[in-house]
Amino acid sequence: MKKPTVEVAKSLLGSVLVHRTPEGETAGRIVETEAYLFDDPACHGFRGKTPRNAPMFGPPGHAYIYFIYGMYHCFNVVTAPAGIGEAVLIRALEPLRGIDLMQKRRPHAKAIHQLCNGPGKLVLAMGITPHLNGMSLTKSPLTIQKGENSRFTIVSCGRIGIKNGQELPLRFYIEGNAFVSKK
DNA sequence: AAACGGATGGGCT
DNA sequence: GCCCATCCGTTTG
Repeated sequence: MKKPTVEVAKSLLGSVLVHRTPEGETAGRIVETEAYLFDDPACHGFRGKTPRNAPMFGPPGHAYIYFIYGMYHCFNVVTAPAGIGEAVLIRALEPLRGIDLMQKRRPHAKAIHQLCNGPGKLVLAMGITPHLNGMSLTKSPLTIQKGENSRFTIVSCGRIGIKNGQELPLRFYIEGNAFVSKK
């Protein structure tokens, strides 16, 4: 049995995240992801299901959004079959549409490439809020669409900002892309 | 260029 | 009480 979550993390690169809100539409190309696996000490689901991580144990293709460091949220795509707590964290986007709106939501960003180059940043720029937690990514205002065919090389390395499982090569990004959070 | 610390609050041992 | 899948401004070398 393979690890489909790792495959999903890679295949999400190049796809487009779209959010339609009353304020307008924003969209960005996914350029950086991280996989979190059920047998992985860094994964929120590692110690079993709790009220907070419950969406991770739900059906794939849904959102898992969690609150972190007292002020930010991170957005994940649930990947594994229901009952297995795995997900892919979206870490960076290349802004495509609604850049004006993104700039309005992120007044601190001084340049386009600072808008979505981090998990907390893209959540703010895209207007993603916790009410989307647990919702389907095909039936909610937040969706993921196929990107245009483009060739790129995927780099894999250790994940960012975690203590346990740092050495596991579960972070993936598009080689040479200027919108990645960190080299 | 890198290192550091403050902001800020929910979750869980 | 301590830990956090972060961000940003400031300090340091």
